[in-house]
Amino acid sequence: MSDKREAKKAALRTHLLEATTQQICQKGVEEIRARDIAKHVGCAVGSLYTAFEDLDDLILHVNSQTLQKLDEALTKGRPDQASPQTCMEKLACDYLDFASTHYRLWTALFDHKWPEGKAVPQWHLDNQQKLFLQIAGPLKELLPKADQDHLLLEARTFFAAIHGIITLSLQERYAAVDKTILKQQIIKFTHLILSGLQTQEDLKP
Amino acid sequence: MSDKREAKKAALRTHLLEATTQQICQKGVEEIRARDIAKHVGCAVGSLYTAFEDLDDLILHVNSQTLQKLDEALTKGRPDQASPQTCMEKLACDYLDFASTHYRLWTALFDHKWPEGKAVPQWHLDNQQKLFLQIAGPLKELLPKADQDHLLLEARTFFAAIHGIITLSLQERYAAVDKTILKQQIIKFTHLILSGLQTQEDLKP
DNA sequence: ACAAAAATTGAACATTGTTCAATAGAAAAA
DNA sequence: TTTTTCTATTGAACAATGTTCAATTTTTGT
Repeated sequence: MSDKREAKKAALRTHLLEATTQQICQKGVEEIRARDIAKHVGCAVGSLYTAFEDLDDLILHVNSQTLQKLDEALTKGRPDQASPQTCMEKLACDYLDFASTHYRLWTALFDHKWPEGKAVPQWHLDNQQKLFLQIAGPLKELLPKADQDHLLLEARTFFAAIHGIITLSLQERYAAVDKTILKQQIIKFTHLILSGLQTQEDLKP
Repeated sequence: MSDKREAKKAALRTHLLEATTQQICQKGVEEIRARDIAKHVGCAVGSLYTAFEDLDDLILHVNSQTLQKLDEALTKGRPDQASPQTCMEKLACDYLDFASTHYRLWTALFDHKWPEGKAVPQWHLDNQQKLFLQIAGPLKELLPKADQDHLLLEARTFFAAIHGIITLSLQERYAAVDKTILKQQIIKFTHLILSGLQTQEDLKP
């Protein structure tokens, strides 16, 4: 039975992912060490390289899991039959909640630098794209005349702006902004963007 | 004469900073190596540690110079006797120009992670603060009723949003957004934020 | 039970940042 | 100028890292 082998390899991969996730949560992605992960899993360093291409590959897999968790969190929070404005506001707030609750996993998404030469695997790009699609959904109702490309562009811009604000606020090591104040800012800013988009839309022929 | 000594040390520091700047421009901040810098300067590795505390300190000095260059670029571009809206738009566009012209130096500002335990030196925090003050200037005219704290908060939010948009667009390794389109987006977004701010201001007592 | 195949191991290697005893150089004293 | 003292510079040595691969152990098929 070759099933046993596959099961073992799958278990190893799972344990490596779990240990890495746990270590990122505890110390941050910059502090991930191959020997450290191996020790936590109870295997030799070399085994890590039989389950994943290298450390970057392992971390990328953790990051992809994080993207999926984020996607689930946003999907779970999505209100039924709410106005697109309410949906967008909820998305922004849920993003903030996820970022502050899983801070180190979340920063790992952006702090981990993929080797410049290598192409990012398609399955990871797909996981990123899913995020923008979540935003493009309600946006489509607000901009019925926009085509899919333009919708995705606006979704990316919206995400980037909110992301920028959250990043700057959460990374402050000295004057950390209070989370309820930050949430109010995010909500205010979301409304601001949406009303701006709406105005532009109304002006169209 | 102890002047000769001081001059030599100052020259060494300058050369180290120049070499590091050049290497960051060429390969990015992640690729900075102590031995490599020393070889470019023509000194021993150890000398680097007599001029700067460590590699992080050296890179932080380069980053602070970059912040100063950015501040100069924004100051130089500042129009006389223009509306605050025009000023903000110009700031955002000049920021985009700086980021795309000095891409690797600019990303080093955010990619270089300062050791978690150590406090960031005050002179570097001051250089950061100067940026927000540049934005707070025109913002003060738009929000005459706001106090300095609130102005700085709004300035930070404005910066963070624009920064987020520029970061996401410039880092795209696959579908790089055309710069003129990006500039249009930035301008549109700036107007959007400003009109939103104005509306909120008008509603106040 | 045995042999072939595969998986696992961890010592070994190449590269890092950083240190520090030894050397070279500059300043002061004779 | 010569000698002595202090300082600056050097680069071999160290510890920590990611990664590899010959040797070993485990699993599979008969």
